[in-house]
Amino acid sequence: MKNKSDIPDCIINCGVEYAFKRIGGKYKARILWHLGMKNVLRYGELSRTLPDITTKMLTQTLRDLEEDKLIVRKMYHEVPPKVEYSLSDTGKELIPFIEHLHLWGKKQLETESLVK
Amino acid sequence: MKNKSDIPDCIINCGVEYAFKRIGGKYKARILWHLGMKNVLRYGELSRTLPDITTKMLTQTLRDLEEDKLIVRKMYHEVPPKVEYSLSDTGKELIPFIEHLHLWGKKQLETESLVK
DNA sequence: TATCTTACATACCAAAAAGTATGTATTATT
DNA sequence: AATAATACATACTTTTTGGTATGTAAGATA
Repeated sequence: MKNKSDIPDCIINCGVEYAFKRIGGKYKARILWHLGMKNVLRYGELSRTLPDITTKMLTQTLRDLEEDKLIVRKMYHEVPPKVEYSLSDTGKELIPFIEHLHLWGKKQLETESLVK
Repeated sequence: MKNKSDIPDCIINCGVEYAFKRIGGKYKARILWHLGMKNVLRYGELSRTLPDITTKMLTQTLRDLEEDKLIVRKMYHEVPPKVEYSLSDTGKELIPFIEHLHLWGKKQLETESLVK
């Protein structure tokens, strides 16, 4: 997107689509949520927190989130490598709403369990 | 999912993932948002509201949302067929949060436009 | 009779997202 | 010398999601 005129009307009129482009996918919102819970997490900690993620996807998703300015990556020049991830200010804006989603999701799970 | 014990710990502890399974994908949240705006929409109206969607995906997405009890489908026994879609009570619970997402997305678009 | 309307079905294809397996760099530790 | 630690890279494969093209039913309309 070079400028606003390149943006189709439905994007201008539908921030939902755009927002989902930024935080959609299997892992992004979960990573943001965990960073919201813990403030700072290292690569290995994230890996252990999301046991179903592969290193390929963890790396790729963190890179996407960093490029989208939702998280900040801080590298310490050490061996072995030490890298910390935390939410950016923009990323923090999403937390109340990911929290809401989390609560809704949990409630739905409980409802499903009761019904079944 | 037969019962709660079948649910992996990370699901219990991460409603975000579950919620995204329910409303993730290219079209679901947008359909919910438009139904939130208009209350009731017919198949053709939804198709025109989301010009980039194919009939295959519109049908499939509406079916998924109905099976997940986020929307309600009302069929009038007429020819040509007339079918109306609206939000269920559960679906309505998501609207404040999709609205929030929409506003955040629009703001991000504006920010991007100004930066560029 | 031919065409239109609406809401789909469906088989096959394409693109995107995610996964697998193997590998690297460099200091620290055993 | 061998192994460990951490955070990745990368080529190829598989899975998932979405798209294309063609088609249907039945009453209404021209």
